[in-house]
Amino acid sequence: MTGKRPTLMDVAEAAGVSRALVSIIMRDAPGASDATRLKVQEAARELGYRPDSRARLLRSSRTRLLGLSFSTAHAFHAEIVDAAYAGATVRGYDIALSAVANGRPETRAVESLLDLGCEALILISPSLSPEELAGYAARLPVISLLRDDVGDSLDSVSSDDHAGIRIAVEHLFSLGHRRIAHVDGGQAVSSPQRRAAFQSEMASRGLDARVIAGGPTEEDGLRAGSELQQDLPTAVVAFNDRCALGVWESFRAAGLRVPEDVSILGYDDSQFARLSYVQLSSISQDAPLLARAAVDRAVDRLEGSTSAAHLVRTPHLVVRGTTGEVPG
Amino acid sequence: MTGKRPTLMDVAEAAGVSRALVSIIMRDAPGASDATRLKVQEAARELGYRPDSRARLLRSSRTRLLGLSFSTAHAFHAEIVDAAYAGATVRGYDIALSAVANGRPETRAVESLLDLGCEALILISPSLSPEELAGYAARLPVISLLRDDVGDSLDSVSSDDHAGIRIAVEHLFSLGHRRIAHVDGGQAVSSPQRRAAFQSEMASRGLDARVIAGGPTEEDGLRAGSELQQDLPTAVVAFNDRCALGVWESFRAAGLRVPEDVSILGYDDSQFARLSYVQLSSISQDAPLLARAAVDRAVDRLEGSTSAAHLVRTPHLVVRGTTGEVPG
DNA sequence: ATACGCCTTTAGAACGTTCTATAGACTGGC
DNA sequence: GCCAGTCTATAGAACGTTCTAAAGGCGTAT
Repeated sequence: MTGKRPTLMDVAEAAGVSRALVSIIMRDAPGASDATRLKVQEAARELGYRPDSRARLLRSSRTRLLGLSFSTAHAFHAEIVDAAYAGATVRGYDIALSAVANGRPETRAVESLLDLGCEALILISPSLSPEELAGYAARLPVISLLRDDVGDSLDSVSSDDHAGIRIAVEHLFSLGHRRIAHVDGGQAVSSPQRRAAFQSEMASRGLDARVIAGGPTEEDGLRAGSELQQDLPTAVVAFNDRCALGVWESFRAAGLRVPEDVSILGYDDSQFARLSYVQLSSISQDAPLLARAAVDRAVDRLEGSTSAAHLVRTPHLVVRGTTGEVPG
Repeated sequence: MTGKRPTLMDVAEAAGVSRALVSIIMRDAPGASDATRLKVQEAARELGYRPDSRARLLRSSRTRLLGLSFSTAHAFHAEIVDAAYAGATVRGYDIALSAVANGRPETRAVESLLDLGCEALILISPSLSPEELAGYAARLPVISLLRDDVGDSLDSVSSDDHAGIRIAVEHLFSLGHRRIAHVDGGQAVSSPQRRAAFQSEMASRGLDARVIAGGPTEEDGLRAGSELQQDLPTAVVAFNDRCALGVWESFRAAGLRVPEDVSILGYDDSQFARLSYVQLSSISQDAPLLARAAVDRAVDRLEGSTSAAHLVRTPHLVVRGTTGEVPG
């Protein structure tokens, strides 16, 4: 089945030069005359030669491979993967993917990336402890994406959760809302930060900060929604879009209109939020842009910049149809 | 920063044995005593040794790596990735992922998997031509997942679209529906098959097969939904769940009740369909099970079984809340 | 002429594994 | 005691590339 591939040696013999020279030419490295360059390239094309990346990688420690771990459980990670590929291509790197899946913990995903010879790691919302992360960071540059409390030994590219919540509260406040509730993310990454930010922002306006236990999924939002109805606020800030959709659905089932009776604000500005019949107002972290920044950061670390840094971007508000003036 | 990783040699020195012996032990190959096995394993753990897959790969053609290409645009591919990981682990293989993303065509994804040294390829709904696929299949086992018209040189593991549509029509027919419409998948893979199956199944019952142009997304369903309302059928078979949700939303906006006024049946039994407040009746392809089968097929091909085969599974019906008796 | 420098080319040693062949140390049968 | 057989361990050659050091050719300054 698998007729063995031609090697450098084969090309060298065909062109009547040495192995090393072919290597130089295949890499477009300086040190060969234009005449032989042409001759060798012709021979390589003739034989259908493709360099063996395994051997190439083995010899030169450079693999030009960036490891990216994502989770199959979070749909918006796909957008990040997308953006990361684009960013890496621009900088001349390739991306190796590894998923955190059911029965496949993050450590496993990371080990797998390490095995493939990645030069740097980008982890989306890593759930590892700062110590574990530091352990990896001692071996190679590690970028934490969308989580910033990861210690000083690794880079992070994240979104300012406090600012995001502030923008959310400001928006609702300016629409006249005073009774605003927050459905938090439960155990999810970033949930404590957003919850604390909500409490602080509400307090600074002299308002009561009502927090309902929620979670990252529609089901969590649904549960929180029915709890909210026992004492309906005029506006809800949800942990994320999926949670917001759950809350909304719960309200809808009870005959409540959004935003006439109650406003709902999501977080993430995910694909769901943008659906024409959803039109959920949301806080956008601009994940693709963050992904790009993470890739850039990884490459910068590899190509010189020595110290870890924490890059924080400010999210912005996307007003759609689910937030409006306070009722009454 | 990057203290170079420990090598086989380092472990050998630490344990006071030869390189070759460590190699044997790391591979769990026969030829070492239990005592040294323990000693070496301890030393390896101590040093945090992990075999360098590049070197391993270079030397032995075996990489025990299965390449899986998926698309960031299809949320349910994540479920497949999940199941594939699980299946591969059981068979003692690892999975290398490569995404088809924006600006990253399938050929690129495949080349990347090849470069990583995968021994076999599993492609989810490949959009490559049978000729291109055959080209790859000449070099290594290639399994097409969820698409079966790929020629005889590669394996396929797919779901019987005709049977799925038949089951859908049967279900609605048995509920008394006669005016059934199909919203197709437009340019999406499998759309022609399902459309044709619908037409044939309706014809065999002497019914008029009304087909509306649709697509794979909610937006497509939404458009199709408003078109359907000009002459409302009693039931709709959508190309997939997302499309079905769009149709549903369109009906809901018009004040139509589901399933009292009109039944809706999805396809894929995706996560969306299972949401507690959605409860969409759907045809399940059991994608995770198919993924498992694809992995098994890939491994079988690698470990002996020589000829390509086309495995077709019959989907099944999952009745939830959106299909009911014909109105009136 | 000799020395120096540049450009092109090459031989040969890496890289970290696995594989083949073989050596040594036991066992047990005679 | 000696040979065959088995088990454990090792040395050294691969694998296909890149890298280092140096060789050879040739022109120019000394």
